[in-house]
Amino acid sequence: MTAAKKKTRAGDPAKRTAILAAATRLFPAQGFTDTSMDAIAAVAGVTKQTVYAHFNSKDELFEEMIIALCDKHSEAAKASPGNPKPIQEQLFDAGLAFLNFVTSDECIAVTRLVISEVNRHPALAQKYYEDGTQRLLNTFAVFLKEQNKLRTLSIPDPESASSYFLALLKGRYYLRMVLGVKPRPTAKDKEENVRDTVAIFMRLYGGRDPLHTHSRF
Amino acid sequence: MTAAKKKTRAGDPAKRTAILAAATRLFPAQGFTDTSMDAIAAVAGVTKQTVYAHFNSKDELFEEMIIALCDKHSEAAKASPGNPKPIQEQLFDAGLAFLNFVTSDECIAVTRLVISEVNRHPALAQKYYEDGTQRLLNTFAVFLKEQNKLRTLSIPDPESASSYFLALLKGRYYLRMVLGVKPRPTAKDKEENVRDTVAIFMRLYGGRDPLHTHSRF
DNA sequence: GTCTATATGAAGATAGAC
DNA sequence: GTCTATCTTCATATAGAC
Repeated sequence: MTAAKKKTRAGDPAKRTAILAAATRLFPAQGFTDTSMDAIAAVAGVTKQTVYAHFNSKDELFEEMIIALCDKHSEAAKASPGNPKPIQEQLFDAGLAFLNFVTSDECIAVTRLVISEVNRHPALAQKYYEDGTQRLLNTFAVFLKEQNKLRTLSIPDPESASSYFLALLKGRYYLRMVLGVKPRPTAKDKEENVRDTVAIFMRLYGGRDPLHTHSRF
Repeated sequence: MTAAKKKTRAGDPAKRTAILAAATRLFPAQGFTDTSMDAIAAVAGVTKQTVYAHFNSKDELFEEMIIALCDKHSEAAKASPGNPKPIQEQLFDAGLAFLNFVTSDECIAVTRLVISEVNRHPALAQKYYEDGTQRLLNTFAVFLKEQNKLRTLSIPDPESASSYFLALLKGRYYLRMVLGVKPRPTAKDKEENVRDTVAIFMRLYGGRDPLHTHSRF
């Protein structure tokens, strides 16, 4: 029986997982409308009716897939642990990790997808921003506040500074990559971008002007 | 007669204009797939077959519409004339104009649209970037070089500085607005963003450090 | 070149057997 | 719950009259 009619009550969790995995692979690669339920069923190794047994509609499947990705992206915004490195290196490491993440093929594809469906699924786009960008901004702002207390940085407004740091990191290549503009930036390009960003950040918030190499202590 | 088969040889330019106008209104508002040729024909006040007489396919109509918008956006990237204002105010004016442009409803909608169709129309996305963002970056870099010569600013790498200026302007609200995240920033929010950006820019390239007011020369 | 009417095909969703 | 087979809808594109 399992009398639920609207709710998704499926017997085989493995097939549900397979369907979600197929959707996660196909939707970002081909877009919402160009991904048919038949294709998802085929990739998942089930029939279309099984897909509809687990998800009431294409929209519902799409939303669950995006939400799962949001959770994954939230994980990426984890705070960096206590770190003995110099602050410049900490900023460089965090910046490079962030830039590599947001410009990864998967992240670019999902961003395109969510933007494509912002009219049809506005709440999803909002959640994607909050679980991705917003959460990362907050996490980095917390890090900056700690540096303020440690006196390694001197930042009047950590929230704004966090926003500016990430803006400088994304500004050069992010939109380019979302639009698929060629040539794609190389790993070296990205590292240089991070270096420049850290240098700017230190000039703004380092408390001294490191360009003149006089000691800060 | 009019032996052209592939080429678009239409007799009534007014209808062609009406069709393009309808496409310009409907595509950005509803997206590519959700905009039917019937709807375009209806809004344009012609029949569907007339649309096909002017444009060989939906894709072709879409591309011509985007290209027309690219031309329009290129116009927006015009150089600012010789200006007697203080450099801070010139930067503020230019920054606010730029931010208001890229966050306008029309620009946001078109950006979403182009990103949505980057898989289907990669060349269009490339052209959109080059005619929009890239051209604006170049124009602003030229302005910065002039300021270098005038000694109003001291910028080692104007191309990079141009990129950073626009990145700081877009960083805070652009992705939010593309994703339709609420609440939308107010005019006051944007002005404050521009002020902060100009302040940062002056600290980086103003030639003096206004925070500590000691001369570097 | 423009219209009325229609063909074609794809894809979301469903009915019924096991 | 899962499969095979089908229904229905709708949008692109075309055929033929004026």
